[in-house]
Amino acid sequence: MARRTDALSKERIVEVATGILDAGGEDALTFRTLTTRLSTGYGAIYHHVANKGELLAAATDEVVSGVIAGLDGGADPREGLRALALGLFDAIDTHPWVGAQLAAQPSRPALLDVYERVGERLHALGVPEPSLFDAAGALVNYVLGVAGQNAANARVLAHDDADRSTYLATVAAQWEDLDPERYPFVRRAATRLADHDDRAQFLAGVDLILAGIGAVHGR
Amino acid sequence: MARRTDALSKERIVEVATGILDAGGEDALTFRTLTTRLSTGYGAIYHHVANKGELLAAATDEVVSGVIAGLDGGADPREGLRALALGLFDAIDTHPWVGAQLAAQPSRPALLDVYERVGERLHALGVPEPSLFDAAGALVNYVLGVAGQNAANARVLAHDDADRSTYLATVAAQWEDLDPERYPFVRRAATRLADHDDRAQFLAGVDLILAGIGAVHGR
DNA sequence: ACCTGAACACCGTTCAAGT
DNA sequence: ACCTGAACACCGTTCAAGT
Repeated sequence: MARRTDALSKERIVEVATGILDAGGEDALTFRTLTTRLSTGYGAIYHHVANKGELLAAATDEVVSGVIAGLDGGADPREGLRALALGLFDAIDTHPWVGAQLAAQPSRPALLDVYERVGERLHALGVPEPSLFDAAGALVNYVLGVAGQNAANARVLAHDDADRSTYLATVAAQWEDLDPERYPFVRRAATRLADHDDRAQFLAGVDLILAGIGAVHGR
Repeated sequence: MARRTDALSKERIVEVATGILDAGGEDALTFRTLTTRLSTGYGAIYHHVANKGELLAAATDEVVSGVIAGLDGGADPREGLRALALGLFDAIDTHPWVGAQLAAQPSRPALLDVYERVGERLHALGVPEPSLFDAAGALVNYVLGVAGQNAANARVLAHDDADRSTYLATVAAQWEDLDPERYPFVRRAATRLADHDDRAQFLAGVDLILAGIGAVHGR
């Protein structure tokens, strides 16, 4: 215990960066805070990491890899897809910056594993080859869309440091003030906002896409 | 014709900002380029616009409003939804920064109109009230996910200034080099990448979600 | 009321110099 | 090979001063 400070490594840098991102959001991660926390100079970090983008990508890959690793490979394909989607949702919920990163960057390694799992399970579900890529794309892009919105919500919440319920109440109030002629649907949606469960709605969307895949291809 | 330079206004600032964004991407828009192009000082811009975020949001709203305004209100609801989705896709294709903005920011006014149109048409399609919000969310989030990825692709393409086909060939080559044991699906996808149509795949995803909505709710 | 532009605080990144 | 930290180029934003 209490051994000497670890030598600097990419893993250590990514680990500390993840901590900063989790605690303070994307704006908190600067090379200045990073050098302070690691008690080194800029050059030491640039020796292990090409630039800030690569650092963010590596941290994102790390989180997504954790989600993939935690999956039950033998599950029923439909359940497996739901578990993968929910795993990503929950990871993004606890690390909102991952959502922003995934929505904004193809981020090769992380998303490749996601596509692979999705493709594998859709194949097991009996989706024929040509449609497989469209179906996988639909599912993954839906997840990425939600990821981006979740990250945006977290950003607003962190910035205004209001809690979730007062934030939802504010948005609901704004929506209810809209022109009833022009925004009837949005105004009706506002009344549902208070008892609204992001996670449940996310899963409902996944199920809708799965239902579409089932409807188009046998079952 | 050739009348005096327009007085500075928010509309004029947004117009010039849009031009800069279209020509050089998100990085090209700085307050320095903006003051030069408008031949004013920083304060003049800040007098009309609170900060850079508001400027980007206003420019995004402008583009999305254009898409909404171009829609045929009387179309068959299913066709109307496809037209709205395609309209957003095409707008993001020509203004990739709009995709990044929509994926990263709730951007109230712009997305409110989108949600309203989607809700209205799903209602016309016979989707019952409680599921309406889930279905609208699924559709919009899918569009936003694709928007973010499109913006990311455009960023890579602009930065490496390779053309689209060599870029796709590079990605395909990378995917084909992956471990066949671990990434069988991605490797098969690589062979499809060359003759791959982003727009057609996007529309296939929309149709899949619409099929899911139809399967879950009567027709 | 509206505009000007020097100045400020703060980024990411580089690089000569050290060990 | 790996690390240090002053320095550079470049942001967004402010604000005293002008008209």
